Amino acid sequence: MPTKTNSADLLIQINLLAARLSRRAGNRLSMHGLSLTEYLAMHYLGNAPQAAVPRIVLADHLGMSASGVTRLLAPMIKTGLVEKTANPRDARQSLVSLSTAGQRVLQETETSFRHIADDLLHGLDSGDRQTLSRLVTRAG
Amino acid sequence: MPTKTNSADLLIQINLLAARLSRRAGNRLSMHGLSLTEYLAMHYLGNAPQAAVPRIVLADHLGMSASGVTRLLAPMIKTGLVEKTANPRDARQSLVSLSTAGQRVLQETETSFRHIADDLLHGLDSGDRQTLSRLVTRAG
DNA sequence: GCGTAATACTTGCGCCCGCAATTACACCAC
DNA sequence: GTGGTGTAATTGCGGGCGCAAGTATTACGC
Repeated sequence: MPTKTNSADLLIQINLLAARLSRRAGNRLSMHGLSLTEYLAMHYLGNAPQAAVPRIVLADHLGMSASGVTRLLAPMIKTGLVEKTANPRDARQSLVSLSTAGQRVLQETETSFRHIADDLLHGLDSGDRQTLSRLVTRAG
Repeated sequence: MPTKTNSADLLIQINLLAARLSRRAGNRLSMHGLSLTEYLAMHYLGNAPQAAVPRIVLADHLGMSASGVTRLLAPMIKTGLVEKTANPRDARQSLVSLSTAGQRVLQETETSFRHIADDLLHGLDSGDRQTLSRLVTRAG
């Protein structure tokens, strides 16, 4: 008879796992001069369906607040990884996209990130990842 | 044919889920005057096998650094939720435990946290939680 | 025993980022 | 068009927490 897992314990477990994973991933990514969040932003921008993305959409996909995105992108724009363009249809929005320099950095970092993820999650086989992904999506 | 989930995508999904869950849980717990991490620390201390726990053990179970635990506990000791006692066997350690006031606050907050967790994870049934818990443990 | 390495914790420093308030703009009703 | 409501982004403020370095203590090799 398996011991039943309640929501509270599960929430704690998820939180703990993510804390450990993100810390380790961030440490390793820092070799590339990027924080984990910076990488995730670039990863999203590089694979987004539309070339230029409103900041708030990015915030939603990163699980961050709008102000967090503002602060995250400011130095990336300053260093030229990300470009902002106005939306002629809506002057409130400032769309953001990867610069060509950003695309290059992304490509360099992406393979490294895959290795990091493989390493951090090496305890899971393909079926595990599949199942876990489905449940994580369902939980959100 | 299911699309295969690679480690990188899964890592991103886990990170995103945890960011959302912990933010929401923290917001709701603030009604009790506790941050999520403070609650988790008290929850661990309240259910720990031994009454008094070295700080570093607590840090490990919270996914935090030792310095993070020092800063987390300082105000909790000041307000009397947590007590520290010396370890006569090892003068480097300072063991921490819940005070009776801390136990009372924990009991008050624990039912609230269970409701929050049930609400945040209502998309998962008992079997989902079981499976997810197993995979999360395996991933760690 | 004694020097060296390892461990538990603290502190200085600084980054990350959320919330609340503010600004600027868009949309809707009329 | 005008006034009210909703939305995108920014900024002031402050908390949370990691890393590196420092301190105190313990454990180990010999």
